[in-house]
Amino acid sequence: MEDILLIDDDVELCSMLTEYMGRNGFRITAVHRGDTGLKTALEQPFAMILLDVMLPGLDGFEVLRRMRASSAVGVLLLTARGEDVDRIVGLEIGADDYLSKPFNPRELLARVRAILRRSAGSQEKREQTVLRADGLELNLAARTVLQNGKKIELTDVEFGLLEALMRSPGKVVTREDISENVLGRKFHPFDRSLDMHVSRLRRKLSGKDATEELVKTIRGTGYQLAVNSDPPVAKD
Amino acid sequence: MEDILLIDDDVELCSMLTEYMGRNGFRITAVHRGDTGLKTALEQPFAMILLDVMLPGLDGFEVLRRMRASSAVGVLLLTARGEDVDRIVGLEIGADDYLSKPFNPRELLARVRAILRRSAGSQEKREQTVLRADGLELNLAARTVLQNGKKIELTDVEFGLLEALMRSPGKVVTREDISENVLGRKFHPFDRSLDMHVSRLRRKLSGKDATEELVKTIRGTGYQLAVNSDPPVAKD
DNA sequence: CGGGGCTGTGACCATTTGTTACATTTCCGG
DNA sequence: CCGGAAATGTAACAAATGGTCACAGCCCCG
Repeated sequence: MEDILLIDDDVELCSMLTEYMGRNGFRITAVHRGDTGLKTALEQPFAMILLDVMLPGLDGFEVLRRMRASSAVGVLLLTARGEDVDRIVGLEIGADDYLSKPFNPRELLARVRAILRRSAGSQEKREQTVLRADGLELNLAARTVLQNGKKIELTDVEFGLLEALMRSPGKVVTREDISENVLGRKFHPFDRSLDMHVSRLRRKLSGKDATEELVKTIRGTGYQLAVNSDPPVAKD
Repeated sequence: MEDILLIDDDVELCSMLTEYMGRNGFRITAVHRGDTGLKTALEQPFAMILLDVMLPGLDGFEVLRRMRASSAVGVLLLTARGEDVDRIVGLEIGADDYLSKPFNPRELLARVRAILRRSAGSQEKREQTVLRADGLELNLAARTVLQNGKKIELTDVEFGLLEALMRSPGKVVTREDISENVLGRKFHPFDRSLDMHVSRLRRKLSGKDATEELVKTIRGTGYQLAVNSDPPVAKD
């Protein structure tokens, strides 16, 4: 049984989640203020923390930021609907994932499990749940992709390909690596399927103005995600 | 011992922090203007950067924004007291954390360590991504080349060739080295393809006034990027 | 069984890269 | 100075590589 700290001022929601998560093997400790939440988090150990952004006492960002000064515990941020900025800032200061309210409890459960699975090893070296680069945001737990805040539908291979590229943004990934990690087979020089997947991925990513190719070809070697700059400022 | 760049116009504060951080295992390089700070940050690698928002020359946001165009180094923003807007804007454009002045040095230390800890986890990245020499700017992460601010289209081999030359500007790079690093094969004395690539690269670089050849031939040895300008920056 | 989406293959084309041939430059010994 | 050999520059062509279209096989779901 794992302990989870829930910091949210919505008492209804808290009791609902306590009940639901309880039935699924988690013990919830609920706190309704930012300041007391931070205190609780620092005083006793939790497997992870669910943190609302809008909070009395101290807002969620502050709580997360102060917590991060001394702890690497997994944090899932609960944001108000459509708060793109919140999401970005949250991830920037070290949240592992986020979920927009209102959400489906089943989805929360899945995300929580994903984060715990990823942090299962050592706390220090836990893997990222969300990869961000350029205007792209790739959520490994939810297996979703956002480009400038807009959702993009990718097939499994395309997702894996993009993941491989985003794991080392701005660096060349060889065809061999991609073939082995994404397609699960040795690369054969006459295999054109990789090219096809890249082609399809590019088409889905280019949606907007085709100013500059995001996925660059390094002839004779492989591909590279071009990291241009400018973190996405998605608004809407 | 980790190197940290401090960009702040408050000389008092700088010397205080240099001393304090020094005692805690960090070497501080202090710069007091936004523009020179940006330049320094782009020229030499730092483990992270402490950046004041109110700065002469170029304000902190602008420095951060331009820095992010070519580097993923950790940045902690120092903001005036109670500037909520600053903090959000800063995080949005890619700061890793912020601290309101006046602050407790101990708190700064804790935050610096937290950022370093976080960036240590996510691979070794954070290395130099932009090479500059003469009027050339070669961005390895974006895989783009600018000559005097104007974009130039290079093929992959040309790009690699230019990269090899720019990695040691003003020094001779042997044909052997180029062949192995760029073409990925041992150099054979009758292989003329290198000459061809140099020829093509020169044509693309000479665009305007062919006053002086940028890529010089060192007969019997190799090639060399002529260095005419861009002396290392004096820090202030 | 039929439809739809995903993946892989072959064909065709554009671009990049390598090769060959010849021009030009540099070096060096008469 | 001169001639010639060696090294380099470059035009023209050939080969390799990758992008993409069209289609075929597959799998899942009804």
